[in-house]
Amino acid sequence: MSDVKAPTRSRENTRQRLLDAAMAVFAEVGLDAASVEAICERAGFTRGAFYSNFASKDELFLQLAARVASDRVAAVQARVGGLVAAGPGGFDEGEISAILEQVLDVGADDRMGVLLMSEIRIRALRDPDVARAFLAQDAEMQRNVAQIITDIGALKGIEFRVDAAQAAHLMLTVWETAAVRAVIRGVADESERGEAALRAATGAHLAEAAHLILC
Amino acid sequence: MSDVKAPTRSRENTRQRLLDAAMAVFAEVGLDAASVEAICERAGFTRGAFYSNFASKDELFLQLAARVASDRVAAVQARVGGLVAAGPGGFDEGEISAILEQVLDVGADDRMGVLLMSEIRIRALRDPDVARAFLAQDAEMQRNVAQIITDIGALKGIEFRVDAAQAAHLMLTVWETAAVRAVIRGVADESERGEAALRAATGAHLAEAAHLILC
DNA sequence: GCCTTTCGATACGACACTGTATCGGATACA
DNA sequence: TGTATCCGATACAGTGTCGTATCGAAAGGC
Repeated sequence: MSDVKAPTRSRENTRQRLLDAAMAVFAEVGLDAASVEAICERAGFTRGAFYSNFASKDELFLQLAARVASDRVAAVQARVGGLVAAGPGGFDEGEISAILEQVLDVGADDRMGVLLMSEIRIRALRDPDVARAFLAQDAEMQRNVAQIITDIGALKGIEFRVDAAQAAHLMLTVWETAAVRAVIRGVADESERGEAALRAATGAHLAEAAHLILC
Repeated sequence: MSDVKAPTRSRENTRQRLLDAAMAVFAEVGLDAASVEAICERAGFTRGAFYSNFASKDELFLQLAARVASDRVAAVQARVGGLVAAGPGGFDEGEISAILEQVLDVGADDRMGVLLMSEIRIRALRDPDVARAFLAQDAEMQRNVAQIITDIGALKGIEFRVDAAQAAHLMLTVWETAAVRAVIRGVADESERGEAALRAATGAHLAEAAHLILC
């Protein structure tokens, strides 16, 4: 089982590989159903490595949730930067929905992201630590999206129907639910429709909602 | 542990008690973490009774999910009937949000309902059977809410911004997410705020969204 | 190049849960 | 009241997982 790759011999490397494996396994079978053994097997280690790096599955999950959250926020922020850099002349009329859609589809394009966020959210319904982390990440996301909306409004001189914060809140709400529904629909007709269709459905729905909320 | 009550000696009674117990335990610790033993203990039975009535925990969950779904739909339909019965003169100006809020807060007032629906939904992300059941229930709910919106519009002669179906979809989306967030917030500041505050927060948010979407 | 330290593998004991097979008592019916 | 049936309790074997304790080997310091 020891892979051909054992070049970098750092502890951090092991940790990250375990986190990656855990992410995959959690998405596949859920947090509770994921045994420590399954995680280690996927990472190419044995349980010895696990307990050498983490005290428990819960601790690993907490760290993983933090990583996922910060990754998502970072991704959105990166896109914000890209938009700002585009400058005042970068937009065409009616592209608002499209831009927001593009910004928000961080995580919508991968089934795993949806599964993982769902796992984090359901954990947040019972664990105070996870709950706080979840809310913090959510607030950060809202702030970023609100910033985008504000920027676009300023650039184009548009006056939206609601303040940016509330609009961002609604957008994120709609987006999140749409992504989940898309995955569920894919599971229902187990034809395993490709990611493309999933993205398209989510995107279309979001565009509609954005238009409705903002314009 | 055998309760004082063993008057009705029907098999169906046992089944229902097991389903009720399962509902509570699922809400508390989640589906995977809920052992058959824990469910039986709460119901006041031993595992013998369980396996005499259900083939497995999964089968029980499927039946429970069906029961919960039909209960929710029935509750909403009952409220629809009440509204229709109220007649054309039953509404005051600006009460649309309040009415929708009232209709939708089926399940929002209890933490257990939110936890249970989350459990069903996360299961729907992996199990085709649950996925189909989930989508069916969701479609039915949408249909009912759309009907309410249509009726109200007709009664008051209001022309909404969007068609009733889409509005219902958005309303349900916002409501669902708001309910989940409210519970998470309650978990985050573990002061265990009462249900009242939770309902209030959810209701206020929903009212805002309803106004935004419809008017 | 030796020695210390670190890190992951292996081995072990314990435990929780599952599903089945059997048993005893209560219920229904005549 | 006697008998057949049903249903839930009890007993049991099997399995998977956990956390720890120990060991061997590779990495890093001097």
